[in-house]
Amino acid sequence: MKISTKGRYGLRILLDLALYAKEEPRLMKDIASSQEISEKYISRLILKLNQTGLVDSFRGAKGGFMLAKPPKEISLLEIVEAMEGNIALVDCVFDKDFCPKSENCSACKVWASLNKKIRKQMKEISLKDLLKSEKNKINRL
Amino acid sequence: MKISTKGRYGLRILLDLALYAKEEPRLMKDIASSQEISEKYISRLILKLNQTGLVDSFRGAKGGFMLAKPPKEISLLEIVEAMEGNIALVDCVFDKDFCPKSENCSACKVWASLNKKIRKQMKEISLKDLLKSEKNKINRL
DNA sequence: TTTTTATACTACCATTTCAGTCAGGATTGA
DNA sequence: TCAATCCTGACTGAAATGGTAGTATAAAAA
Repeated sequence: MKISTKGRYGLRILLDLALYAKEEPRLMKDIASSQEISEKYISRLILKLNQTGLVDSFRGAKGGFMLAKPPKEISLLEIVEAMEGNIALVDCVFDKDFCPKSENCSACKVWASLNKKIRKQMKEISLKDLLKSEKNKINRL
Repeated sequence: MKISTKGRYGLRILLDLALYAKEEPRLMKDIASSQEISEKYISRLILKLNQTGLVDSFRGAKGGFMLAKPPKEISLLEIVEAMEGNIALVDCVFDKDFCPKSENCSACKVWASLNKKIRKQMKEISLKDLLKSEKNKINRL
């Protein structure tokens, strides 16, 4: 029951973009050095964010990345699911064929209900909430 | 972000005990055949449940396992943490030294807050809630 | 006290998942 | 053109996960 580094890094990448890619696209290498993640690995991670429509990418000179929508419209749920796929505490939550008795299984029902609650809470947290806390940090300096 | 089979099987073992070990201890092999888990593997899993005080074990003839406390006092959180260790979505939640800047990291704060909410919800679900749904199942037959 | 019935525990193995790298390809602006 | 920049599939080493084998230990029954 862990968030993988993919999920964690995904969040940090988006936070970085929210802070530094307001006027023009931000370079991969700038994200990489600022977040202390290798450029190679960032390129893999940001690909997913691009494919799921959370960031826009621009190639060639003056290229880079920007958020595809405003921070308040990007939820923690979207971010983690972009990076790790659907959140499914147990496989029978999304794949009904996974266990034959799932229709009638008390355990499955509990997991499904918990899964739903977790997703709901992750949906209620947006990138903007993190930005607030970043700004407080800067003000304190 | 998955519940491992350890966690899932742990729940099923406890549910099995709640249903069938009311008067006298239930044998490992009976749990195994009823839950369709190998006896060997069950023995590993139930060991943890015993060590964390969720079940009592009795050796020798007439031995077996029983719940160590009533179902309503056993939460999903206890079960999963018994089987998988503390729930920590990210390592810095429990290990403050894990990331040097954790004191001042917006991302860490978000994960910690989410972690807290998830644990709270898991604490609010008890084995008794599952039993209700099991009984409904039996009544419907 | 011996035998039988059970659980307790440690070491080990196979498979899958995860984190991260490499090398080169594709696209765009100047 | 060509330099800047992102795109992508194949690959690798390490760690976690799922599961098995075998022996030790305890309790009850004979």
